[in-house]
Amino acid sequence: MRLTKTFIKTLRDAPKDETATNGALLTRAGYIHKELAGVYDYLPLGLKVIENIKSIIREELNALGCEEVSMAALQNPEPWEATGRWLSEKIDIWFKTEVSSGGELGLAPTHEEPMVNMLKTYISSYKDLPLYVYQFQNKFRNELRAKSGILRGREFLMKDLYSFHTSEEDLDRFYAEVEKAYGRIFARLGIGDCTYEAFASGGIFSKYSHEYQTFLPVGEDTVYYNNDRSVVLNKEVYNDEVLADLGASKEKFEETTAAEVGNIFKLKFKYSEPLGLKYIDESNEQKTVYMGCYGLGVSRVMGVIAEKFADDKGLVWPDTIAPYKYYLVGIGEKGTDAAEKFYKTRENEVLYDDRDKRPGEKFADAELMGIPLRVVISDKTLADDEAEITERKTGKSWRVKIDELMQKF
RNA sequence: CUGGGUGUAGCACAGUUGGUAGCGCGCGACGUUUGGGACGUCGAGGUCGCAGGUUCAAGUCCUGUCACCCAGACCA
Repeated sequence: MRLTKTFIKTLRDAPKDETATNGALLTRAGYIHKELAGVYDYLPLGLKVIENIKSIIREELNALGCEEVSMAALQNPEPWEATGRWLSEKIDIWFKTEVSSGGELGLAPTHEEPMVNMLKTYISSYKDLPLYVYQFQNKFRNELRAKSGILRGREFLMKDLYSFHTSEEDLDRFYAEVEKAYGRIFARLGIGDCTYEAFASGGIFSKYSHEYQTFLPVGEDTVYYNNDRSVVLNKEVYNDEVLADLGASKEKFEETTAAEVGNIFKLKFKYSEPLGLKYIDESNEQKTVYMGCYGLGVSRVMGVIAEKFADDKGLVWPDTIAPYKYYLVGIGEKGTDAAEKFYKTRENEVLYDDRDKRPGEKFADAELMGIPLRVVISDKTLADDEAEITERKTGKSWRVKIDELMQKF
């Protein structure tokens, strides 16, 4: 993409209402635009990052045999009434609205009810199971206090996967597969070494659940971890009973803050029972479907990564999710000609700064935007038939032959 | 929701004892510049969050309201 062809613009100063690092830098670099507290627009670069994160998740889930759908955000109260989750006294984060023809609608804060309700149409036999269905979708939660940039929004993008089984053993089997897939996903996203599976309470779902916690100073959760971090616990289950289960003692644990990027539950019959999701088994008996659900906060992950790797110059994206691989700058007449040529060989990978600006400003923006490799072609480097490459992460620079750049990179 | 704070140009800010709004960045034109956020000249851009009130006169004083930020509580 050419910078002269996009409407985005970088800012020297962050808006005063963006105090969190992720919100301030993503705004300054032109990745996001704020609508309201906790409600953001994703601009071209930000959307690319989101799509790259989705692609990684999609690849790993599809490899498990999961099917992708996209469900409505507007919700019919009926299935929610069946599980007792429509009442505002029970779920106080609903955005509800009246319909002009009468009655009410809600904006989905999650999707267990509609998913189960929908699949009643399609699941009737043991032959239809197991089944794994997921989507990427905006969730709406009327948080009392949205904060920390895109880390805690009222509208946010989440991947939610639901699994359906004929037995608890099969649910356990698939749950373990998702755990492994999540490990691969976070590794590919570049936060594998600071994201841990943590024990957490099951909330209203079940006794226990697992959370994926990325250690981060601005994280909202408090977690406890042991020496080799093989055991991580959310504060809410950091008690003697749970520690006894794990054969551990409090003295060996340390405290830190973390951001919850994923949460997985074994729901069993929690929703299939009240909503009547049943199947017929081999002996023609009606049975209730076992369920699991597996969330992953896509927009929150983007914020966590922005926050985690940022330095005093700006964002630093891992290669796997960066919006572009190269930030291209041509200096001087010949350098600009060569840059144009390079750009045309790989427009999809290059963010070409073809603005009529001085080099210093372009370098500053390259760093602010966090593009992994900056390619500079100038009359100076061309004197040796070379281009200069600078890695954002380390600041290291090296030269490559122009011919090599055009072909290999 | 409780406590504290902030709303003035796209962004960041100033605005005195009330007298009809200004600086920097950004933006447009021209010229000089061109490897680390250049410089000069000219220029465009504002119902001072919103609604009432006091006053001859309100960005400024009073009342109400909305939004946003921070801390806490909350977070299926």
